[in-house]
Amino acid sequence: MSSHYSTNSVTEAITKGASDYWIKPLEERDFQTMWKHVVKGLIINENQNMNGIFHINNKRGREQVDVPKQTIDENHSHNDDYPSPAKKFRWSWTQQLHNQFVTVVNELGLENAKPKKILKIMDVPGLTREHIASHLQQRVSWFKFVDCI
DNA sequence: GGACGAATAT
DNA sequence: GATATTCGTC
Repeated sequence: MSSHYSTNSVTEAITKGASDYWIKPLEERDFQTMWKHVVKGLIINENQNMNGIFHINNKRGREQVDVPKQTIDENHSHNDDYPSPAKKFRWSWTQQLHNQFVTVVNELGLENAKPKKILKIMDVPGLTREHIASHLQQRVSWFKFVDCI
């Protein structure tokens, strides 16, 4: 499972024994298909007609398991039919935004500087209460430190 | 049911 | 290190 997609990384994963390659975040179709690998494993264990070698690292160490070659799924579920979702936009606190944030927090005072209040005063498009809560958490120890000196 | 914030994840 | 997410509490 990786957030990174490239032909090379998929090839490497499959070569090293992966049965599939999932790109994060997983989508519903991943969960719809992931159990087929488990089922294959169950069938394989009862199958006397084995023609492949498979290594599994588990709690007991490295195990060698026989697996029919054709069951190794090289048609990973992420292909051009299912483009991976666009990377989530990551909020960035620019210097200007941060300055504004600090100003508002100082105005309100630490006790009153709650995310919802800050959000309302800043009034920046795209900015959410969660963004502010996270930023506030990161800055709050600094604010307290400055306040006591 | 939403806001909050500490903890935790990415 | 910065930002996102989770989760218990109020």
